[in-house]
Amino acid sequence: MFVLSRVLFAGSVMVPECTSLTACHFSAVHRLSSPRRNSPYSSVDSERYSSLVKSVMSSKVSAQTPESLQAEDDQVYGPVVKAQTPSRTEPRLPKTLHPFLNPERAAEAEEPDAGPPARILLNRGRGRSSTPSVSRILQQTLSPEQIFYLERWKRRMISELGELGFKEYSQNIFRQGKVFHSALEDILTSAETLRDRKLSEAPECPAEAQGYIQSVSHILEDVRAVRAVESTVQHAALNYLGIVDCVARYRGVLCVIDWKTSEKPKPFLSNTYDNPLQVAAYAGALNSDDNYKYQVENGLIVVAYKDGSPAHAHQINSELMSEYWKTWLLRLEEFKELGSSASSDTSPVK
DNA sequence: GGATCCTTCTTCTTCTTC
Repeated sequence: MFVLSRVLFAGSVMVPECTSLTACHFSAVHRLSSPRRNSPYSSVDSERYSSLVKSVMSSKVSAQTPESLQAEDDQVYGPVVKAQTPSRTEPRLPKTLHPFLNPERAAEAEEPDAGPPARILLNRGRGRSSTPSVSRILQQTLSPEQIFYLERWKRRMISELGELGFKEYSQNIFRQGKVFHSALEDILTSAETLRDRKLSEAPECPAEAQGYIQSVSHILEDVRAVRAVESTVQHAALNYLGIVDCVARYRGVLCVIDWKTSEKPKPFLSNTYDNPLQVAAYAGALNSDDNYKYQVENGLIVVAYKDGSPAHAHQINSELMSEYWKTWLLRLEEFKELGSSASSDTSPVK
């Protein structure tokens, strides 16, 4: 295992150092300090295993030495393959540094904030489009490190829940995410509800989404001038597309907003893995898409919790956004090198 | 009508001691 991880981790892509403003640290502390679940060992018959425990505890000197462990590693995994050490001082740059912003658009174009938000539906046409999506590109260019941890997590979950239980669990978290997004979409497109500001009491909110909506209610109070909801964006030159959750002003700043649900607290931007790349990809596409006449320089990732505790909001300013844009371009280049024709589904969770 | 697509999520060392 040691050998395996050493090789896998050396190939991972560096992501810019994350800095973020968190809307609330309390909930994370609260969650982390909650009582642990019962230990799986609490049901073990300690009397029955007492001799085994004694024999393990009385062995003061391990029969294993670093040399014997190395020999064992060599036997099991083969010789160590030393991966190239990535240069830390010079992060990789995309071959073509395509601009994130659109020079033909002013930073704050004269776009009226009033009126219903745009909602451009995805129209793939009759034949299968060759335009890949943001999700597909990110999924197929995961680092070996990410694949390793995701696979490990999946194995552990299956050993705990069984194949069927894991399938149900996955479907359940997907469904919750969909219900939450759908409820938010209704709220954000409803001018009346926005004016009332009693979002968690909205009658059309399904019971399954109420905790999440309550979780983001303090964020929604700072969201104004919704310009797009669940709207398709396509990059004019780089040939990729996606569906942006929301474009609106958050505390006065125009942002691409990505809503997420999570079972675990995510108090830092670094806890959101590739989500900032997704946001940068959407913003860059929107900036070049003729269906939109303005451009967006900032991002916001909002992580909502089912129990209603305050969501974490991670702002991505324009400087950070341009860093994520570069990393996104690298992933895009990597995807194109892979060849979209060999696009078998490598999703680690099915 | 059926098939397909875009999303929806999931990861970060691991153990002991106080």
